[in-house]
Amino acid sequence: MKDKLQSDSLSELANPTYSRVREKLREDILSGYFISGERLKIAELVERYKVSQMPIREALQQLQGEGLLIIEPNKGAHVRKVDRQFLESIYEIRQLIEVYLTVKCIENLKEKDLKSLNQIQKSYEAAASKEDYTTCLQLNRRFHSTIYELANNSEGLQILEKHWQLINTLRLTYGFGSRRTTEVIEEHRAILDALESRNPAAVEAAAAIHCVNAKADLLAQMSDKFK
Amino acid sequence: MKDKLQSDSLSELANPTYSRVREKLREDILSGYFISGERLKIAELVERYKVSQMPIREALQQLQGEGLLIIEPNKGAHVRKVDRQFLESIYEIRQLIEVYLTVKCIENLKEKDLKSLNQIQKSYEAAASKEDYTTCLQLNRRFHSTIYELANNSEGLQILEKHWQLINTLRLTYGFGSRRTTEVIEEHRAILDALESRNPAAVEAAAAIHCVNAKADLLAQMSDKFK
DNA sequence: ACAATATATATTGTATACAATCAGATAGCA
DNA sequence: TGCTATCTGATTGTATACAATATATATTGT
Repeated sequence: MKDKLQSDSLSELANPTYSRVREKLREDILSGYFISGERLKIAELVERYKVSQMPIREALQQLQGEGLLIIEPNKGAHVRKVDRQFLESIYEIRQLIEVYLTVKCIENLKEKDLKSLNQIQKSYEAAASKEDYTTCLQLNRRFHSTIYELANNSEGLQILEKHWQLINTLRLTYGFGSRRTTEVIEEHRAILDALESRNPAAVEAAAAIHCVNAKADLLAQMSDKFK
Repeated sequence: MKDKLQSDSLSELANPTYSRVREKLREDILSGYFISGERLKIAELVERYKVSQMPIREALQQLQGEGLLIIEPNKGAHVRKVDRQFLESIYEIRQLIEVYLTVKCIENLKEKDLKSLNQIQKSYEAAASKEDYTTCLQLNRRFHSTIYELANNSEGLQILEKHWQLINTLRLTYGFGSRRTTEVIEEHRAILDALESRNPAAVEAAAAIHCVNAKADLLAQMSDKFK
């Protein structure tokens, strides 16, 4: 399944060099090209990505902001360990915020919002039946973004966006479990139903289940990496 | 009270230029020198901070990672609105994570940890009675860091560190309410007692109260700014 | 007058040369 | 030997010149 997934391709387009380098570096870190904790030397990255040091330095600063590496001033950059513990810490925090925002969005939820969510869900099901997983990935993102933005919490939104960058890149490398797509449909349906009922406890439960299952599936896909 | 607070002075010491610029920029954004949403032009910042454009660009990337500004590739950087809604979103997320980590630390809490927390608490009370608020600020940080690290959740830790940078800078500008120091002593005491009892519900309540009160005090100090 | 296009200016982004800092090796000395 | 100090090479950080891009202004054609 993984071979069918295509990246958003920020890397190829006419973006600044530092953006393209950031995308490639993120992929190289998460795919395991750089080993956990490895020291990244500017000169080597200049060699690898065939650009000058300045865009590389800026990409490193951005990735530090994403938590994928640590820069010690005057010393150098080390890639963060991408191990099970790291991912679990991400998903624990993600679940806290995702559940919170999804429940909170009830306050601002209008009829038209429910309509567009249902629309996205329908498109998702269509794409899934065509096995168009690239579109599925995008629609999944739109489904959740729509909900998050209704919650009116910029800090939470920003953190979840950051996580999405990371998880998306991991999914491009490791793919999904074979049943995951249909599971996602059911879980999104459950969230939608709960939102329509406007019952906070039901929303909380549905959002939590979705997050727990997403984590379990990704970790299963990565199980060989962790051994 | 604010006049007595001193910054950690990363800005003055022999750190890279981009670190010093980052500190000053953060302060200038949070203190309101730059108005909300203002466009930051590199040339102007070069003029203001008397350094070349490269360290400024790196500082901007770092601050984007902290969520204090948004960089549009090939367009420019805009400072984020620092208004009541922004701070409320921060504190909402912060509370989620802080409570979660504090509860989770129970699992790993050893006798020696409780001892060092009590030690920090004692030092805090001593510093408070001498009205040494700079030391108080540092001890407050150590108190919470000690707890967070026991929770073993790197993502949560990182987000709280980021928040601390932000809140600390705001405190340096806007100070504390006159009773806040003694309130903090009581609230930390309550958290400590709850941790010693190893009762999750009690810990959750104590941590939540602490967070809510901190937010209320800061917003009160900043009330004139928001009006 | 208006739209589309070309031109000019301002601004961001990249490459390169050089300076500052750090880590390891070597030398000097008790 | 063990310790300190100094040098040396590797690496990070800074300044500056130049290129690419976006924005504002002017020009042209209808």
